[in-house]
Amino acid sequence: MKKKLSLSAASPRAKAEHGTSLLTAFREIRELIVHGRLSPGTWILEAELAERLNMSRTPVRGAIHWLQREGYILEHRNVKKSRMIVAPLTKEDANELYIIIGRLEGIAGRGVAVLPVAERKELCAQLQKLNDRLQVISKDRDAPPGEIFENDRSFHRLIIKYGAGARMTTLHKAIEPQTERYWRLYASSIIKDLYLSVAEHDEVIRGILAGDPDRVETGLQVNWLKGSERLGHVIEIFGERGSW
Amino acid sequence: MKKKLSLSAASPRAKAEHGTSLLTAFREIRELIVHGRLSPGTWILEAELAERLNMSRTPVRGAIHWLQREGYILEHRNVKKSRMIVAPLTKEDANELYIIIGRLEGIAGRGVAVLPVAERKELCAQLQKLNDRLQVISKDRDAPPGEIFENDRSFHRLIIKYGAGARMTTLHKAIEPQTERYWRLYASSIIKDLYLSVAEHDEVIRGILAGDPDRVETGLQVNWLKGSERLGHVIEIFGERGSW
DNA sequence: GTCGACTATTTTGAATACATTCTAAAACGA
DNA sequence: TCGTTTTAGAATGTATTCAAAATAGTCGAC
Repeated sequence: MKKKLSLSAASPRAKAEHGTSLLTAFREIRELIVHGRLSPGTWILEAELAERLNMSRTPVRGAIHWLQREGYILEHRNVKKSRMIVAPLTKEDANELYIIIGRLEGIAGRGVAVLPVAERKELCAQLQKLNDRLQVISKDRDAPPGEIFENDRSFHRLIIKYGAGARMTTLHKAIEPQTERYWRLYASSIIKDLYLSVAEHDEVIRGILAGDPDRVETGLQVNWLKGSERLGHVIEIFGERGSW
Repeated sequence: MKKKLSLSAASPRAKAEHGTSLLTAFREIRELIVHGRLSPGTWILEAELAERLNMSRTPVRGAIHWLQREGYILEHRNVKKSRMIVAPLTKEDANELYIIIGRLEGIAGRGVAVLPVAERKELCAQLQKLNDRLQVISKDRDAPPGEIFENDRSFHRLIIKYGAGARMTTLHKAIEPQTERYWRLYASSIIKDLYLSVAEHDEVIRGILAGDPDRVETGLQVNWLKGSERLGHVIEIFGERGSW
């Protein structure tokens, strides 16, 4: 018999503000998955999560479907019944994910390359600043992983912000965050090769300053492709999570 | 005052089979949007749709969120209240959409280019058959638009099937169907230029037979890019729908 | 002892009921 | 007549209840 796990601190349903539960549920569950508290491959139980988050199953349900559409949760093959599991982290998936993002950002890269010079310079100043910081951190053994990650992420988000349309932006916002799962698992190993990524970023910046769409697109694609290769290496060594 | 439109034939809730309502709702609402019965720009009312589909608001809600994530429905941002509207059809959006799909299929194209020769030949035989049929139809004034569309779609889906991984396949399945909205609106005008697309498909097939990833990727990108340009032309002439 | 069927428990899916907020309309006052 | 305030209604978000289906466990028969 399955005793109901007392996951929550049993606060008597705070009821945030109204109209925020779905978003809250999405964020919290995503957080659980990203941080590995819900391990890759685990089954998802609506009721359990609902209790944990102090809300009813309704918003939890919505959040789960949402997370499914974004790739954090998979449907374990059963024709009529949907058994949800936390998406495993595999080398193949990481590879696909990174390459897809590379292609998408490449499009945005073309966009920024054809912006007016003034905007390009403004953008590059910001990019350079981020990358310089990354350069510094890459030499620091004790640099906080969180800052590295956020820094790298900001770099790519800036390009989206300046070069992508509405549809691209939405898509990127849905897909790119999924890299965080891999990053967190293998962060320490990734950081060692950070200087490589810094160099690739530099190439992108130079491409933007030159106003060369092909160069920028290729630069971004390469950055993600190489990242995928570096990550694949690490995964091969440390093993996959949640795939059996 | 808004009288409640009597949309349904008032059949007393058939209750399909169980566990099919959400999917049904998704498909039906998508159908309504694609066929223009829900015009671009119109407001979405949960209750109205629920009544029309003879189900409760719960699955309709889920379907609406789903459709939102896939780009058929947009959130007319008001701080606290989410007003859903059918996504407008604009030249910019079409352009972005087509270019994104081109890049995504390009990745799958690389995949098929490196398959074993036997599989490549098998695939190309199927592709060629579809494209030959398209060639024939393109000369027929009275060819049914539906067949043309399905034919073209099958061509691209085959490439995904053979060359894409799980994540790519899911993503493609979510994004590619959105082209149908544009296709349906401007079908007659698009068909005139069908022979151009046929030629581009041929180039892709030749690239696959040659086993040249770059050629296949470029070929697919070009096909979608040119398609976007042709479509943009038509939209410019006939005007956009739902954007004001 | 093993296999199969039946029952009970678990879990998801859908409907209905309830609360909150936003909008709009009407009424009253200046 | 115009503007402001209040109130009523409509629509969305959340909870709870109800129904159906699948899986697992147990009991019985061969």
